[in-house]
Amino acid sequence: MQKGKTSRGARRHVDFDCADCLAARRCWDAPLEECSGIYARREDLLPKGAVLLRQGEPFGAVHIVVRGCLCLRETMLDGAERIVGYRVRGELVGIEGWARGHCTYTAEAVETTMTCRLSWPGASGKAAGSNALLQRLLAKTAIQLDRSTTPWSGLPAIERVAAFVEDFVRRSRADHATGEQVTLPMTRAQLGSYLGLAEETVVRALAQLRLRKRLDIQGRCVSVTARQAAHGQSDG
Amino acid sequence: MQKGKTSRGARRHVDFDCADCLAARRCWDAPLEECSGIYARREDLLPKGAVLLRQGEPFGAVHIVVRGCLCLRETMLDGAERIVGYRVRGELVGIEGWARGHCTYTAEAVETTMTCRLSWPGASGKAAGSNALLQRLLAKTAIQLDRSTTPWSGLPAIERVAAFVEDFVRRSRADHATGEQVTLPMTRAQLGSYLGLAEETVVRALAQLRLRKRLDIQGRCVSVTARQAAHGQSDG
DNA sequence: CGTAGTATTGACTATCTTCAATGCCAGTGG
DNA sequence: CCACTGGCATTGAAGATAGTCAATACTACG
Repeated sequence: MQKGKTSRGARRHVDFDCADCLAARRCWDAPLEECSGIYARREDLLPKGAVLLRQGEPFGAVHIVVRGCLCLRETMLDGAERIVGYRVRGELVGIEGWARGHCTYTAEAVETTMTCRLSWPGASGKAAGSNALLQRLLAKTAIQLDRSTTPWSGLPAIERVAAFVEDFVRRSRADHATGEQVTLPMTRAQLGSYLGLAEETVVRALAQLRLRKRLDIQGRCVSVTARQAAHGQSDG
Repeated sequence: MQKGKTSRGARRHVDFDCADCLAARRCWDAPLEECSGIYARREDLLPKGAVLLRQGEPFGAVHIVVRGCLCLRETMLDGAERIVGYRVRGELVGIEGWARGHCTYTAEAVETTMTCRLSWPGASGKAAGSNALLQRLLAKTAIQLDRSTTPWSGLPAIERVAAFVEDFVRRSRADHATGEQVTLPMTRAQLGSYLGLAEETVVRALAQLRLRKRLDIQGRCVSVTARQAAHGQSDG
């Protein structure tokens, strides 16, 4: 994996300034000025099931999801495995590893996923603009922290599932339009693992939600209703 | 609340460099060099029940807990109120507010609590060293994010309570010695609100844990056993 | 067409919540 | 000093919810 420029796929395996990336708006919300000080390297596409980070291995880099979805798995002390989170477009993966020194979870692609590896401040001569990067990383991490305040613990199963789906839809749809279709890339079992529910309970909850017309969901496909779009407005 | 120096209580209501604070080790783990670039202002002691931040109000500042414990409460859309987290010595409060623009939770003292208000980078002429601050804030936020991956959703009530108590003990004891006593400052009901359990379930779980000798707890007082101390080593 | 993974449904059981009552303890006022 | 009050902790009993086990569909893919 040499670093020299290749004539095609110009942005692959080479650090580039995020300000020069056409997809930057998907990652950084607000547009970047030229010479943003944020450098990244587009990584190979992760096919479904591919592992980006493995729990326990030493910290390598912080990644950002450009497209697709990663699930974060953790093996507990007793050997049980649980899904502790999902990461979609624009979300960070591995920042906890930076703070702790090693990966605290395994990150695996739930569907075909594209990521960028962020160039870490201080690593090379590019540290000059690292203040901008640090601020943006902090903002993203803080928002992820805010989101992780599980709004569902203690709620009945139906509410948990509804909250998760609505949140996931909000996070992963491209723009904020109504009438869009969003696909839940994970299985019911994976969804249950994350929510702390049995697979069957998830299924029954989804059936109820469809029945009560709170969610327009068929298989893994969710249609965004006006209600969900409205809630989405309160989101950063 | 004027800013001028007073002859006594020299560190109150005046920004100072954290490197000059005797309690800095409690906040920042690793020692700080002189001119750390991290400035803070010691705030008035919060008596039990006092509110530091109120959900919905515009972002003011990031705070750090020096001593005591804050609980973070959130009023949901349906009006129900839930405790979404606790913050003890060395942990940040309000960083989500910076990212979102407004406080996402109410922060209330569960016991007498001391906090510092961090001087925000770029606000004044002190921004020079803000890189150090940003890095430390990012590290703390990342660790809080890592911790928030609720290791208990889906576990039986007993395991949830055990996990919470052990985690809380680990976070809040002053040094890492065995044989120490730690006080849980919150009521059983508050504990249940956080874990998503009824007050009675918490009581029964604690009774079971005491019976099975997994926790040495009496009332609100927990004694640290060898097992808990051992787990603590894996912590940052 | 067969297989594997996933989704769904039903029946039974374990767990947790709810409701209700009681005990404990500190603070308050007569 | 003592009764009274309010907040918190504890316990029991009944009912609701979610988990488990088992069987059956659905779907993609070779």
